[in-house]
Amino acid sequence: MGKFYITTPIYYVNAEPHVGHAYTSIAADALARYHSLKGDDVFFITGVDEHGANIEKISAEKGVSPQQYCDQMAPTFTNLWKKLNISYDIFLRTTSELHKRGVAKFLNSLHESGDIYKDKYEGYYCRPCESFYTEKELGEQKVCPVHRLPVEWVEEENYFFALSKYENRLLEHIRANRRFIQPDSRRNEILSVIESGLKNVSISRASVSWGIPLPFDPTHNIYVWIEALCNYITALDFDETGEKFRTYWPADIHLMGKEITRFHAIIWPAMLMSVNLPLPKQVFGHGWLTKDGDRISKTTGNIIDMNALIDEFGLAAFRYYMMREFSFGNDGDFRHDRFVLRYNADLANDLGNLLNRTLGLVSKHFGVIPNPTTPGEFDNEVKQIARETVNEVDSLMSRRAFDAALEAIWEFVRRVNRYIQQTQVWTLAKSEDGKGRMGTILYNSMEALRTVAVLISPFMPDTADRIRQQMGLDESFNAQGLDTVAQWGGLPSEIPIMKPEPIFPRKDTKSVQSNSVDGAEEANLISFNQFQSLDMRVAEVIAAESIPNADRLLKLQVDLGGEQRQIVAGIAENYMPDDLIGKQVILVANLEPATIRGIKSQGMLLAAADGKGLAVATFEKTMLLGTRVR
RNA sequence: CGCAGGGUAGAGCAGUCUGGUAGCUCGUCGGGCUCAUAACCCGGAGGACGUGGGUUCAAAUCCCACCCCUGCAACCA
Repeated sequence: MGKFYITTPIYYVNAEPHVGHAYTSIAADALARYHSLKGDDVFFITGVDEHGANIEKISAEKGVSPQQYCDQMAPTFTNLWKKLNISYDIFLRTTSELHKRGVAKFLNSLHESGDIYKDKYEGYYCRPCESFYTEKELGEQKVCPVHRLPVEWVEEENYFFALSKYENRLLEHIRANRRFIQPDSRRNEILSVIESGLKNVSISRASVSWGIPLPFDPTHNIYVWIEALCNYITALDFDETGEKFRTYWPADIHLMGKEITRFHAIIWPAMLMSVNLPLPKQVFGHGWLTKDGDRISKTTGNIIDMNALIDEFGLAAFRYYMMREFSFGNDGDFRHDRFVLRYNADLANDLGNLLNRTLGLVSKHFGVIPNPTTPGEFDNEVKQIARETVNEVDSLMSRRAFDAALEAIWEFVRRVNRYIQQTQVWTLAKSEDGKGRMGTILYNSMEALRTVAVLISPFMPDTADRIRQQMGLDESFNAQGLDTVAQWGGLPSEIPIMKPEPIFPRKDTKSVQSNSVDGAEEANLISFNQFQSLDMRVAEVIAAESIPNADRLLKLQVDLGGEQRQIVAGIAENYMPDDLIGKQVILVANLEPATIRGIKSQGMLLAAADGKGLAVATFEKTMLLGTRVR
């Protein structure tokens, strides 16, 4: 029994939460609940990151103040956590006084440690982007890659943190503590990043106004990442002598998506070293989810509709799928058909049906939880596997192998189904002798189910609760910890059970459709006039060449019948230049010209790309060049 | 030589750190049971663990080289 301090990242409020955020938070919640079950004093924090140039920009676009914008966004997160039943203790907003106070205290300590210095920061700067670019990114024309506007050479005084000073200490710490960075693939990556040399990092921005001022120089705001990392201690009301801080720090685990492991495994520990605070025990960067093999993206409509899934299958099914299907450290592919499969096979058939068949027999022959009067074959095996499962789950949870932990629990569920089969319980009611044995087998099955309910409660708290209720147990059984199932026989007898009802009704596979891209394509009708505003023409490709250092681009010369155009097309992965020469294509002729990779493009040719490849639209027979297409 | 991840049964994945008869789910084929949600249970078929080389008594696992996929970034009007 100890304490367990667990964190998710504070999520950036530049957009509403999506399934990736949910994934991290569900995992954190399962781990937090598991440690509660073990009897640990758990402290679980999450929150939102609200400062920075990006937020300033987005709020300006929406015509509201940054604070108003953040006030609108924060509830979209808390509402989702409520829907997902996330049992956090503190939801920290970086605009809160609690956070600002802690940040000021921490930054002052950092300053006093002597690792902060002022220096000139210089580079090419794009004002609309509010960021610096390297010469390589700007290309030959020295324009911003996003806005295509000229950049300016800016020199800015900034404060820096002497990160490079901690290279060796970080390496030593990571090498000496195998579990400090997990999974191993991330650990190796971080090691190689540090080995290749660390640069000192800028920790302030004079040009960004939406932020927290540096306590020792209020003319600068703290760079948002530096300030955000502090949330892990500011949420504890940071003060080295404060009670919460002394109780819970260092964190037992910082959970996050793999893209931000570097900040947590390098910069954050170095800052803590600088002020002589203990380091978090573990930084875990989990994998990303894709959907149907493709990146999850709002613009392509390839999103996972959590609300629809939860409405149809229930929260338990959603949380179960997320934790069972993917190996936590690796990337995973979210597939709707797999979701339905998991639901039916694991939840409905294995667990739901086991509960239902067991309680059905109890209800028919006893009405109350029977007494285990008559031991027999297979009983001890079931008991032993129950005990082993509890131990195995514990070891797997400590490795954050959620999928394997659930698999271990389900192995036990299947074992109990087999137990019922092997003992042929339903045939025993015929004699008085048999009835004693029957009661014992059913008692054991129910005790097994109670064990399962406790073990799955971190993942599916509501399901554990429903199992308990159907078994006739009162709420005092909710609070029971892991130790009560490590010992067999904690289930009381003679308690009336409830009417058995399927907790996971089977879903018909055929009626369940993959809700993929189709949904995003409806609506958005345009008028005929809008369509007519497109000037599309028959054109012939008369020359084509590839563009150096551009994998996807071809430079084409096309003939519109009397007029020649140069266009750049992103089709190089599917067409060799020579394939196109002589082909008639459809050219959008009145598109505004653009410069791509330094080459002028005066139009665009029509093509379609599906998952497998790309094809340029052409004509069924040869047409007069320059003819309008409609 | 841009960065990262991956290639293990028909499908989806674990196992690789710590070398020792290749594992899970689904599907498929055959059988059993009839308490239960057309559920459950038993058995079978199906694998050069991407390729080649090396280390070792022993390699999916360690080392080297290569091939192929997938993201991200640079360009996708």
